[in-house]
Amino acid sequence: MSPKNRCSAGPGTATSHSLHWRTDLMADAPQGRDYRETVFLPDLPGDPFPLRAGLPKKEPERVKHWAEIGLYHLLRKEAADRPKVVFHDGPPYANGPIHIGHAENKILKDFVVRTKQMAGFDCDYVPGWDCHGLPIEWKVEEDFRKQGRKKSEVPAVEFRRACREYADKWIPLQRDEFRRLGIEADWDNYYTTMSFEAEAAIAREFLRVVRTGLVYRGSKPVMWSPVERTSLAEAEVEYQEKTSPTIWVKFPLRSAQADGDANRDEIMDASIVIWTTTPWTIPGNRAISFSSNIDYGVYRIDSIEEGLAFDPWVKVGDKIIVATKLADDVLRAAKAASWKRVSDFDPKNAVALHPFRAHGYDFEVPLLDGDHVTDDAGTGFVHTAPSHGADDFVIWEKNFGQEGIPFTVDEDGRYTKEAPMFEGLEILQLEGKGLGKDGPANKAVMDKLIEVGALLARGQLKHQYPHSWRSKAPLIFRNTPQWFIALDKPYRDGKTLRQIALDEIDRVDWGQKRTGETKDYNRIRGMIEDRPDWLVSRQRAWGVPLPIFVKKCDGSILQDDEVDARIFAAMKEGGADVWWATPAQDFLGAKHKADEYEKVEDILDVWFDSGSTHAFVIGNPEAPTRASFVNPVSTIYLEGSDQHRGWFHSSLLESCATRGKAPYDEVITHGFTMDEKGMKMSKSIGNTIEPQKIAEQNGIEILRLLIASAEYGDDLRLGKIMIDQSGEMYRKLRNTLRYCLGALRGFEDSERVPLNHDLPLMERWLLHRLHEVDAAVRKGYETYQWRMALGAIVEFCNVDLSAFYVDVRKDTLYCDAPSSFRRRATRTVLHETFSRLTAWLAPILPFTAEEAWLTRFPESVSVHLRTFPETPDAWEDDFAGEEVAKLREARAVVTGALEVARRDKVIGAALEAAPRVFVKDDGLRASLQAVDFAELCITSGVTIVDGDGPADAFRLPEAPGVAVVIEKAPGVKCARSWKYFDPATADPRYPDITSRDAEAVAAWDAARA
RNA sequence: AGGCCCGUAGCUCAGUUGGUUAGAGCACACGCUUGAUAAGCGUGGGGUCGACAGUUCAAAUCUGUCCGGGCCUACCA
Repeated sequence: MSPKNRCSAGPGTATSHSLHWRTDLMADAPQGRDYRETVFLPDLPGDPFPLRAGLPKKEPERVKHWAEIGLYHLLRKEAADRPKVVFHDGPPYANGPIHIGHAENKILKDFVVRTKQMAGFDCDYVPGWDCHGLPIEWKVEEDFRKQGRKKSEVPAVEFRRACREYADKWIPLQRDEFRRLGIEADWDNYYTTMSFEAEAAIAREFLRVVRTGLVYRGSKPVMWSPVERTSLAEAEVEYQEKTSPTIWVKFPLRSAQADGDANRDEIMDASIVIWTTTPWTIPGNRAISFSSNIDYGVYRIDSIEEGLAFDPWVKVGDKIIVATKLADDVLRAAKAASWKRVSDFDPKNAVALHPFRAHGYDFEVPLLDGDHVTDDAGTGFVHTAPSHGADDFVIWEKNFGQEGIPFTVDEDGRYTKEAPMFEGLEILQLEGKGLGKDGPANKAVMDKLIEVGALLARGQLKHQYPHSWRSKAPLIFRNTPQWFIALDKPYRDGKTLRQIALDEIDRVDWGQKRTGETKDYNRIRGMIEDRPDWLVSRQRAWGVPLPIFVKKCDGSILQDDEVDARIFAAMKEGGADVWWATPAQDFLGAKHKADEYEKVEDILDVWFDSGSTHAFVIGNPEAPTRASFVNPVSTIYLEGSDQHRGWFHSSLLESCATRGKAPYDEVITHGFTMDEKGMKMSKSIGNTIEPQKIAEQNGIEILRLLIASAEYGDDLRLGKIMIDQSGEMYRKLRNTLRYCLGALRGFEDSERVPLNHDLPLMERWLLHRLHEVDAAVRKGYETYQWRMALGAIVEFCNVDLSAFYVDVRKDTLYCDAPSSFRRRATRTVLHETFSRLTAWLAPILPFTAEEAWLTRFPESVSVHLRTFPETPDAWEDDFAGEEVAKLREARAVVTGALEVARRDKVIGAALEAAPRVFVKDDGLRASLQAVDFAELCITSGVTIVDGDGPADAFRLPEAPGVAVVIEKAPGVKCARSWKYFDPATADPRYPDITSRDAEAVAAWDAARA
């Protein structure tokens, strides 16, 4: 269909006025005829587009209507042959009702999809949901607990089924909420990460990564609860006060930089002192961290405190090495009475020995330079047990990789054989009354340290310590085997995953290309540059397994296409559950023996799930999942800026690992929603605003408009003031559409005039403005700067249309005869204006644009099936632009003068005046004389005079050379147009109106004769 | 605590490569109109450009520090 040619279909016609006489008005004007009914006022019969929109009630009806006509499918059909743009939905988590952040996210996405579609692309939108992961696992666990069943007692498959049901319950609810926001998408064919197809695809994606050789088994200390025998995620940890022992431990120096130094002898028999609150980690010690920003010294103990209740562990003559700033504290804790600093100490390249070196700990303890070391507390040296701390692990891995990190503690929190002398001892008590209290490990280690003479001092400390938020039991860091994807291993054309990802970051437009905004580009780049290897295994229940078999003899991962194909096929048929429900041998087939392999039962990091959505939702360009995804000109992702760490990040790594390229070409990010003061919204503070509330109270269009007018890349402030303000902007836009609808009543093709330079200057200028605004709107939409597009539209409506063009042309619209060229020209350009306004606004205000469009063209299907109307370059008219700019400046002087006259009670309405306008400049004077300047000023007349004007004339600094003196308009007031005119010029048949009005009334009367 | 980012009128935003008295719309006040009328038009008040210091003949614009806010990490041996 071609909407452009449908103007004959407008509602009503110019001759459909009712013919009743307004007797009340006649009483006021007994001498003359009441011409009111001959005036073409813009009200529409029945007021089908009232200013009070009733959005909260009408929007849901419209949503229903769009669903009924299958708008989504009509859009696809309409755009089938167009170039494709793929917008890929980042899946929200299928848990709980949607909040305002979801609303902002989905509305911004809707802007992208709708503007692309209307810009002439086919932009499909398949919404999705993220279903696996902890939050659902917790909820379900809680539900089971309420039934008196522990998670460990529920079979994995049953537990997973409950998780699936939980997610399934929320998806339709969230979907309806999204629909209510006016989001146009394929709501009947959404994707989920838990569909069997998705689970199979995710598993296959992981197997693809395995084939690159990037997957390896390593280890990492994780938060571990010995009491619950499980690892915990960061979010499951809470910090509570705990009293811990503190110990100062001596590590004898083996060698130091000071070799050959004058102080060598002073240094070489000294010990480095560390301080820790976890004595049990001493067997795991493998290094000591220092900071090159801290000053260290060697201290010799010269005397010891006397009269102590116990024998101190230090002896006169002992030499210890600590940070200069902390030396006094340490020595006092050690009960030394006097001491002497005998040397400086440079820890660089120094090596110490483990205090238990004679008892199975015969290795060197290197000193490592680390940023995490401070001299606020302790000794300035940090005991480093890579199995038992995040910093410890990081610094060790940085220096030595994963080599040499011991597994000193098992899953019950007992020492393993890698902790000689202590094997079997528990860190925490695992049963009985002392559950969760310190086990024998701490004491055993301290006793042994005393025995070997390595303990310098000890004490107790109350501090914040991590606890399980469920059991409230203390946690430990424990090194556990995990699966990783290597970032720095060359695998594709000699490049590493990190390198490929960085190259792809440069290729993708994060805004640095379209707007020059580099913040998102910098942010993702920084993250990929810095991040460690991707830890992809989780010891959890609700997710997709790492579907791999490890050869027991050499630890390699089985790589067999047939096995992989069986796994994929089985999962596609029965979901990821089959991994647990099917005997290993069924997957391994005849070629491999199950007892030779370890079946990995960890599940994949849920970020791997969502990082794989591109693979099963939009697919490869060569194997897309839908026709609308074939060979897109661009693939777009849009999410909140937190997804630099999340979905953007994991999708990039996953896709670069499996396909060598990012899954997207353009990325758009948005900030977070804040309260009116710019503070974070939180339920506990009670400053949240629900999108459902806005929909009920104001209408979702108000929120959509607010989002479109905001700098969405930054945080979005939301409060009553902003919402009210958006409501005002909405009314202005709506009223503009409403006025156009009224002014265009009965407009038909036959009334159109050619759009060329024969038009009056005002119309030439309006077309010129449409051309300018069109460019701004297109550019704004192309670069996702909704604000720029909307700003251009709003300014056009306010400044150009409402305050100028329409105000001036009201006289023409109301009073000219329908056949008048000027009136026809006005209506023709207003028609073009309406056509563009409805199209430009449709992506932002889909409900209102639709309502306006269908009001004018009731048998049209939907405004959303349109594209942005072409705006011919021939409309660009610099002459008209410049002329009108000049005229408006001069007009401003007249308006100013009128205001003064009004204040002085000389006039009321502008039509009572006929200003004298003194213009010095010949060119400007000619411009004023070339048009009906009185018409522009909405006065009954105007006299344009050469000269400076009298001294007391009104002037404006912005318009030098223009001076205005207001004079009352002579003559009588036209009973129809209210203009003052010379009665001698009147048509004798209509003596009380101007000749122009007489012509119009004559035509009116003739039509009714 | 670290990384990245934000901070221009009551609100949402413009402010080009540093260059005269910092702009717009909305809101507010006042006036006009009563033929866009729970509308329309006009006029006006309102900002030490988060603070301080520096570079410069000149800074909202460049640099540094601080304050407030956000996202992401980390939270301590």
